[in-house]
Amino acid sequence: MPHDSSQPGAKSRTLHLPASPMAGKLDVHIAFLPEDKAILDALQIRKRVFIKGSDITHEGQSPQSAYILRAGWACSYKLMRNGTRQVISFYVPGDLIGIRRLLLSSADDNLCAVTRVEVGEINVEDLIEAFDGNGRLAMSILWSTLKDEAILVQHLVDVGRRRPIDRVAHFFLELGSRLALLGLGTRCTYQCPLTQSLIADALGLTAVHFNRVLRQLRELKVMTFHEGWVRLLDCQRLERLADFDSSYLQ
Amino acid sequence: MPHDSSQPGAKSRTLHLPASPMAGKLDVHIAFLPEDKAILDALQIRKRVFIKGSDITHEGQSPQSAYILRAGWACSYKLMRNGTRQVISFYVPGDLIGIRRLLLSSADDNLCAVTRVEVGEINVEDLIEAFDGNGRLAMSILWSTLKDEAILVQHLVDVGRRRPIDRVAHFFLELGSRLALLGLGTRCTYQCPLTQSLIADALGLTAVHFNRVLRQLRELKVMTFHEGWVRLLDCQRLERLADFDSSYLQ
DNA sequence: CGAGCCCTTGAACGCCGTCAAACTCAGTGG
DNA sequence: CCACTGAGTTTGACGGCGTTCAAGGGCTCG
Repeated sequence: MPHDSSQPGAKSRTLHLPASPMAGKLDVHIAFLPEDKAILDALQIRKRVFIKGSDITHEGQSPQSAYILRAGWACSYKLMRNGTRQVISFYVPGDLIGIRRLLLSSADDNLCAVTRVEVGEINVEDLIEAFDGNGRLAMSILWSTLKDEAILVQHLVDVGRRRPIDRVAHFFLELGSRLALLGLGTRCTYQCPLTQSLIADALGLTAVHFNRVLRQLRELKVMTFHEGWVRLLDCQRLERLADFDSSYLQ
Repeated sequence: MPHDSSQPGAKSRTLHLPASPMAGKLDVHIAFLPEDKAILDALQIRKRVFIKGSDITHEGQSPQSAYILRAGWACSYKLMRNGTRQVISFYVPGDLIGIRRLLLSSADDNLCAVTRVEVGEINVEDLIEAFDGNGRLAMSILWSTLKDEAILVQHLVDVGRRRPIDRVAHFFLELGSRLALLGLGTRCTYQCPLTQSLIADALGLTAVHFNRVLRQLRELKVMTFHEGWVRLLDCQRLERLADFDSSYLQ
């Protein structure tokens, strides 16, 4: 991304994290004016850290905030009364999380840190205030939300209408593309700290069956997932299986 | 910008449809200033009508527009290569549709008129322009988008982790709540023009099995769906089945 | 009246969930 | 140093549920 360096204090409480991944993502679609970047950084009040496995909630001193994920992986999920779990989304660095909970205040899904996680906290009132003078910022946030929605749509299609093997293929292709866009690995080889049962709960499968599907894919020699490493050996065949087209990821 | 103006209006291109359902929905969350309402109405350039079964696309004179559904039902869906179909969302009057396609320009899902449909067309560039001076409008659109996302999340949970019978129960409860909010029927009795196979394609079931589930529900005397009428006979039991909580619909 | 769509029901197969057991590995504490 | 624990992964056996295939019903519309 062209523009950056440690922008000299736009507002008094700017955190000055070098190269905000979020700003980078927004850049892809809408060319930010320098002052928009400053605003976006200014919104990040303070850094918070969550340990692996902990819930990311809006408790403590900041009942009203969203987060930008700066490092680590997170996910949102819903617990069902019968004890099962549906994972809604996985989040990787640069993702904006918690906006829905925040503005709708009717969230029944939970946020959870999959690994140790660092986030930048954003205060709602600041965000709304910033919206008012800055249609471009509003547009960027809207755009980011719509992109999340596009991923959600693909996720729904996955769970609703793809065979388990195609579903798994699609999942790992999407993840690879997302990570590659961030420079965290390549489309075909990347680290993935998610457990099999977590992914299974995202894909509407049991952990047992997900494991069997992984074995199929391994035996077909198209991909492996072992000890936190994903290796897509035959991307073309995978993409044919999954009917995958990365354009929705930009 | 070719603005159609078969309509006289306060501002040159204001449509002045009495009581825009969309404005009504937005009202629920954010108190509009009078001028915001005017802006929202001004955005609706012209009315378009689509016949039952036709695709709602961005062709012809307006490659760049979203729609507000004013009358009738619509849906978005994705066709799979193997010939199956996943319905993503059903839309009822008041819903804002086509925003994702518009801003992301990478949509691989289609919009379709389930019944005869009347829409108000919104030009993107006008929308973006309106955003700039008006954070409140931007906030409203964002909020509307997030509410759609919340419905999508519930849909995902439905398909991923509920038994077919609970899934169907949840679907009809949600639909009833949405329609009741609009004054189109009550939560427990309403008209529904969707076909069984369309709903089945939304819920990740085959039409055959969906029909069997309907029979189960009928035999349990909790609900019926016949000749376009939905009757929820035992709402409490249905809500227990589906683990339904309408708070995400507002 | 025939064509086509939608709904309904039956029969049979097979996929995928459930249950169960065993293995690895990391962490903990005796 | 080793036993113990618990989480994660892997594999097998089995049964039920939902798909597929098929046929027949009612309905509207040309």
